[in-house]
Amino acid sequence: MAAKTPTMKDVARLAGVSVQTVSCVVNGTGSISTRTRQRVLRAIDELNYRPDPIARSMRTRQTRLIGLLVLDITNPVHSVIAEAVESAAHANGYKVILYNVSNSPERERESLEAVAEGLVDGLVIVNSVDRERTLRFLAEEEILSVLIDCQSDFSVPTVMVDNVRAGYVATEHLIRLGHRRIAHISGSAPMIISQQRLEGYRRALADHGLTYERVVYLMKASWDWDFASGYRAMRELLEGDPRPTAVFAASDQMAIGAYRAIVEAGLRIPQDISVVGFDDIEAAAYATPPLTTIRQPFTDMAASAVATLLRLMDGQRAEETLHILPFELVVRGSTAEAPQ
Amino acid sequence: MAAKTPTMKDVARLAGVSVQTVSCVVNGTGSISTRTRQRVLRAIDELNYRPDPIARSMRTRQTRLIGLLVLDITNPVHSVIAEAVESAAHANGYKVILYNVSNSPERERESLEAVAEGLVDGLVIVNSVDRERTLRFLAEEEILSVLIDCQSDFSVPTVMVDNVRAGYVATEHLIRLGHRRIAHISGSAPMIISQQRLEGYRRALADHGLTYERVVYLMKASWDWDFASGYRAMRELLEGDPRPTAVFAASDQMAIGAYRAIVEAGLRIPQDISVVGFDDIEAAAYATPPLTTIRQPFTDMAASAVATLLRLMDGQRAEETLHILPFELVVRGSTAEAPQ
DNA sequence: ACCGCAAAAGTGAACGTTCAATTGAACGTT
DNA sequence: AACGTTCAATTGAACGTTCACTTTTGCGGT
Repeated sequence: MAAKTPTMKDVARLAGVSVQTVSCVVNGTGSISTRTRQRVLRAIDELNYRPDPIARSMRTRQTRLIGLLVLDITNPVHSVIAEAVESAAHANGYKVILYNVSNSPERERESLEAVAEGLVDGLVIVNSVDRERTLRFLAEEEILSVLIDCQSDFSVPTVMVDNVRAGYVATEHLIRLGHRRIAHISGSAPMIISQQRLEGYRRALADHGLTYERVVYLMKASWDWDFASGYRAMRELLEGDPRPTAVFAASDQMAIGAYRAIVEAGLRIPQDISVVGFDDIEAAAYATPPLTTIRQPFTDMAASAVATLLRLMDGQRAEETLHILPFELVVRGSTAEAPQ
Repeated sequence: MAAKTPTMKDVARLAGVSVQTVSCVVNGTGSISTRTRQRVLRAIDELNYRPDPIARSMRTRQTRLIGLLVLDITNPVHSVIAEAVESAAHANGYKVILYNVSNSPERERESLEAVAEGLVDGLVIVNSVDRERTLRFLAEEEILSVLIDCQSDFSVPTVMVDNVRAGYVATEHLIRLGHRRIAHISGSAPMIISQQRLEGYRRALADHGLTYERVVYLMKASWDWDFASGYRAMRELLEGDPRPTAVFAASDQMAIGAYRAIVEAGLRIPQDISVVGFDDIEAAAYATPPLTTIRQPFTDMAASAVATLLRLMDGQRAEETLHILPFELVVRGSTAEAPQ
């Protein structure tokens, strides 16, 4: 019984015109008399015809699909970016194929391999486990792509905030509150954004003549950036002597993980220890106390990335290869004057 | 210059065989002598040939793509499910197209419309803004699909936990701690899971002869389930007199939002008010205090959904249409004996 | 009347793959 | 030596569109 899905041929037959005419009506190309257009449209409606995207892609050699290669979709930062990418893509008639790397180099390789099959017209990459390899692969396979939070040496356009500056501002905020012993919980060590935020932290300390520098590096990629690693890092910091009066964490999730360690140690935020995060995820405002953090314009970043990618796919070379968007320090209740 | 991507024809020419032979080698079908297979493989390697997925789909009439229609990817529950769906799909050689509904009926309709174009072989739906319409559409367009957290009256397979029972267990946990005034922050009212969790709450009260019943319903879909709505709901509850000594929130996000309202009111958790959440998202364990909650087996749910969908796409009718997976009460520091 | 020209519609091929049918060769059996 | 069977490989068509051309129609100007 199951009525086979109708094709253009069926529509053409019913409307008494050629297949090509139907195609023109559907795509709004060529010139069609109003009379026949009506007939065709009625036929389309009657059969509930929908053009086959596969056949169309076959012919046009483009799929109107973009890939979204994301380090870890369960990370709130990434899921917010994913939402915005999907939204921007949708607004431009593109669909999104989700490649979730799950923090695994293996999965990243597989995903890139899958992308190289040519199913997608372009690729948005949100961070990367193995940056060098990824960039090499993109170049070799000539995959049109745009990076978010993962800078390129070559010609792949990148969207980021100025992470060095942001790290500087976050740290300086603590310094201005009188803190002299400020620690830093760094993100995954090989990642550019970790390095840049760390660099900003260091520069701020240096510019203000502070010599106390304590950094916890996180090495296991699969643990990085999340609650658990922030928790473990903070415990490590609390064992140090003298212990810091303030901490700048490279992500909000790690900051909130650090909260846990601080509270467990019987210390109070911000009376005993001030905490600054990074990202301003939704949970930051609802943490106890609300988290002071650096707000990244994730939606704008994603929109900008998609816009750039669309331009690239349109054949235009990117004019500017590095798009820097503004961040913002959001002061909440997790930071206060340094204790005496 | 840009070397056009090679096709089977190129491989065939180089290897000195027919196109069909190449096809057989690539797909491992038919019988090919080891000698020619070697030759073909070498040619494939030399040209860096990759089969064109579009052309393949054109012929086979299947895309090895599944759609993931998700209410709101920024919701941690949904992003965890998305991760698991993508992972399970990947493991079975499928790719995932992400349709993010963003809590909007409009977007849900558009996404379903897009799915109906026939790009995907099947669809996983994680909750729905307009359940009735969605189910009707699926039936009309004969879209193979599986639901998560969104029950069907008809024949669409569904994966869920027993939300009534879970709501009951969560409430009973509070009752056992001696609480007599227990409020409930409900999720989006039209959603099945909201209704079921509420039902469980009510039954537990009834079974234990408690008459204090206070429910905050959230109506605006775009606000539901998140921190902000939990916060607002809790403020409302705190204005009531007598105020509850315990709250069961229909999601962890709302529970954590409620935390904020409780702390702002100068009350302590759990000494003054106990809180139970639902879902056991990662943040629950790192909240201050750690949140007692109902753990849902999201990864299993997603895996089960994908497995069912694959079976469906394989032409097998679903044997069981409702898959109920086990939940678990996780007791943490947000619940304690009722104050005197 | 005739020509020219634009608008409207049609035709056949092509996109890269797989399917169904077929050929050719190799080999053992009677 | 003729025959059937299996294995190896080939051939031509088809999947549903769109593209590049061609044909037909209609219409105004000289």
